[in-house]
This record gives sequence, structure tokens and C-alpha cells, in this order.
Amino acid sequence: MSISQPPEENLGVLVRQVRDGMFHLFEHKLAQSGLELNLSQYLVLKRLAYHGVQTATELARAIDHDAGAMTRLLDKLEEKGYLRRQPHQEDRRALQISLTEAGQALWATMQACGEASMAVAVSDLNDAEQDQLVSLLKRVRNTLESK
Amino acid sequence: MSISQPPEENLGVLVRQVRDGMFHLFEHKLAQSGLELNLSQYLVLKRLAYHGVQTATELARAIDHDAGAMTRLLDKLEEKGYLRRQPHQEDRRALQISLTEAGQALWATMQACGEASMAVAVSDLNDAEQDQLVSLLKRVRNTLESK
DNA sequence: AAATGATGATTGCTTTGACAACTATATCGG
DNA sequence: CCGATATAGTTGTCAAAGCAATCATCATTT
Repeated sequence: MSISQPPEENLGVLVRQVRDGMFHLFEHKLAQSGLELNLSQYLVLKRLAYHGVQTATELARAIDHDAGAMTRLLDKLEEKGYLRRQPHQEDRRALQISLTEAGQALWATMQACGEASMAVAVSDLNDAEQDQLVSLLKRVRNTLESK
Repeated sequence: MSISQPPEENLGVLVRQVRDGMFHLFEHKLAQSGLELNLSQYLVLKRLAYHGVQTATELARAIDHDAGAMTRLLDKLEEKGYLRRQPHQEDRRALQISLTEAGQALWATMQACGEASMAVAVSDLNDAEQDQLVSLLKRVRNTLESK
């Protein structure tokens, strides 16, 4: 069966390698652009750019992070002036986190890095193959998240 | 184009989710079996089980780890009695690392965890689809590692 | 309305892994 | 053979992320 034949070419190893490869490529591109940010911070900005105001919990879930890690990640981005924390209107426990002007400007640059990295990663696949890959990965992800 | 249409369904996010999903499932299965080991340690044992004696550098490269991280990882596994470090015969800088009896016994148990996790992950794909997925991922990986 | 339990955010603690500096040994150019 | 350089492994330091505990607030139940 397809699961465990070759010593180090199985699905688990491959997914890991691809993930790490994309990760390194992306962080390299960020550094090249003079941006001192990491992937997690990028994902938070992306989420805010696409979904507008969010709570810390929403952000944590979106990027699959611990709440404590999110607090500290937000500290850094707020400190650098890319986002602001405001009290939530209806829930006094929660925050309303949004991008500042600087954050929105930053997002444009980072988005370019993200798209460039992705383009490199899939440069050997045609459109149909890309769709196929995405479709297969979605099914695996859905299987996994349904435990 | 297929790269960046849906907000959070692109290849990068998916690879990340699948990798994390498989990772958590596997570590959960290890814990269930009463094994206090993590994925990296598993990968080292796997490498030793399949390739016999290895140097620390070979192991580090095999699991894509820093040399310093490898030293400490080996410390833990040696301390628990799963492997031994012996001086290399031809190169006095290097080590010959091999599994102990306990390490080989442990490997059998861990292998079962690994295969069970993998089986869950791909349970929604038929054999042809699994091969397709592996093939596409290999191409992406090869593209990435050729920079 | 009070009590109980759930949720949002923060903080302290720990583990993991990267990076850099260092030592010892090996290899290569002259 | 000798000096320069590269490689193997170890160690110190750091940042990122997970977990547990805490506090405040919300929701539910009676």
C-alpha cells in the first residue's frame, strides 16, 4: 500500500519538508525586504487585512496558536505600531484588534512576499495540478480535523 | 490563477494545517501508548532503525535539524537508554550512534503509532489518490530545495 | 438574584530548536 | 610537511510556542 513503502518518502515526511521549505523561503523573502517579522505575525496581519476587526481568540484560532502565544505576538505587533487593541464594545473581557495605517501599508509589502513565495513553490505545477494538490490536501485536512 | 484565490484555503495554509494535524495526531498516539517522546526523537529512532549506525551530522541532516539541537536530542535518548554514542572508527571528530536493545524494542511500538496515524490521515483517499498526492508533494519539495 | 460554570486575556514556567562561538580533528594547497 | 580551511560535535544564549494558573467577565441554571 501507499502508506509506508519508501524509507523517507512517505506523506508525513513530505508534508513536513514542503511546509518547512515554504516557511524558510518565505521568511527569507521577508528578511530580504527588510521586514523583521515572522510567519505567525504575517498570518495575523493577513487575517486582520481580510477580516477586519478581530478578537485575540479569533486570531489565535485562525492561525492555530495558543492564547498565551497570541498575547505576546500582539504585544510585539502593537509595540511596532502595526495594530491596536481596543476594548470590545459588547464583551468587556475581549479585545477589538485592528490594523493601523502602518499595519495596512505593511500588509501590502508582506502580501507580495507571500505571493512570490507561493509562486516559486508551485512553479513546477500547471494549474490543474495545483488545483488537484489543493483538493487532496483539503480532504486530508478535513479527515484529520474530524479526528 | 490557483495561487491566491480563497482567503484561507491556499496551498501554504493547507500544508501547514495538514502538517500540524498529522503532528498532533501522532504525538497524541505516542502519549496514549505511554511514550514520553516527541516527533523529532521518533524520526531519529526511525532513521537509526532503517539505516543502522549514523553520525550525529547524518541524523541532523536527515531530520532537518540544527547540530546543536541534535546534540541535546541525543543526550535525552542516550540518557533514557535508547541509543549509544561510540567513537567513530575512521574519524575521531565524529560519533557512531546506534540503537540499543531497548531502542530497537521501542522502535517497534513507535512504528505502530506512526503507521496508525498515517492510516488515519489518508483514510479518505484511495491508493491512486495517495500516490498522486505524494507525487505532487515531491515535485513541490524538489522545486523548493533547488531554491 | 445568586451560584455555578464557561470564556477572554494575561502571566509564569518549561521545552524546543535556531544561531553563534568554540574545540578538536580532518583535508587540501603549496 | 605546514598552514589554511572545512567539518564534527558541544555549549551558551535567545526567541517562539505550549501548558497551567489566574482574574475578570459573561452565560446558564435554579
